[in-house]
Amino acid sequence: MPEMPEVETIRRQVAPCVEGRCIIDAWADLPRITRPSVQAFLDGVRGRRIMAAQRRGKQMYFPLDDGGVLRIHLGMTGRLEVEPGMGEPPSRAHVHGVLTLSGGHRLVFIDPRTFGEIGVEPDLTFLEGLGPEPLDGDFDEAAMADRLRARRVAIKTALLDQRVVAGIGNIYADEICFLAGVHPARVAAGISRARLRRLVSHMRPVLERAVEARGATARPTGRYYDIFGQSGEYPTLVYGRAGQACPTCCTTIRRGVLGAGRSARAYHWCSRCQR
DNA sequence: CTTACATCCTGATTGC
DNA sequence: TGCAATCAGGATGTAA
Repeated sequence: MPEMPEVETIRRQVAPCVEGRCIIDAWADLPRITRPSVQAFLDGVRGRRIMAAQRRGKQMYFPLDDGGVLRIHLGMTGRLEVEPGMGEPPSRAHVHGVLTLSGGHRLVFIDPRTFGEIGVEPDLTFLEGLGPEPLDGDFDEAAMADRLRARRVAIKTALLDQRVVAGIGNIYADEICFLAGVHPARVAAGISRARLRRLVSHMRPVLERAVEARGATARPTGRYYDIFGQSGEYPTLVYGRAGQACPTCCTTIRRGVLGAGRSARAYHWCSRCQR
């Protein structure tokens, strides 16, 4: 699923195709994922110029020339494609948004599971409430350790909370816990400051390397592809590797579950390296 | 305020 | 092999 490195990869790929372009026409079909409504979205983007392609956490957004902001969240299975063509009706399955751009291309939003969102925002207030960005130059590791220590939930649950830290999802949460030697189900507040500092120190390197690898396409759910249809090449150490040998100690990697019922979330860990 | 959990959805996977 | 049941999970809404 698209997490920060995957979203950043797509942002970089899409940027040169959309920056400076005018949105000649727009199309969307699914009210549930179109913000604030299909009609308001179409009215908000038609005729506007895209000034830039930006990202915050897993949110991709495009400031427009009238102060509005085109916002796209890929959810679990969302993808973007840029293709030549104007005007033809979107015939492929799972297309839920099309922006026809000046220059003869169009931006296509595809989302089979429809957990993503496409919309227009009046300003950038939708970004309020997101936690710090690990790749920011002023990312404060000590402060992040304290934020985590304030949570009485599993450390992995805290890492997935976008209000605590922005951009981390299931894959990189498992990877960061593994590199830090921390069991993903341990209560964050019960972990020593030193160990949390160590965990936080892995955030930036993991995410940086993942961006360099153009993201990760990993099982069990990994169905991520960039705008060219290519997989990410980030080599996960534990995520999706249950039953395989731990790269450090050869113990069999296991799979566990956080939470109950339908809100359960899987985690992958080495029972020897992570306590 | 914090935590817990169901909900949205459909392709992939598992189970019989 | 084939079909049906189950799984997967980002963000949010509601409840305790």
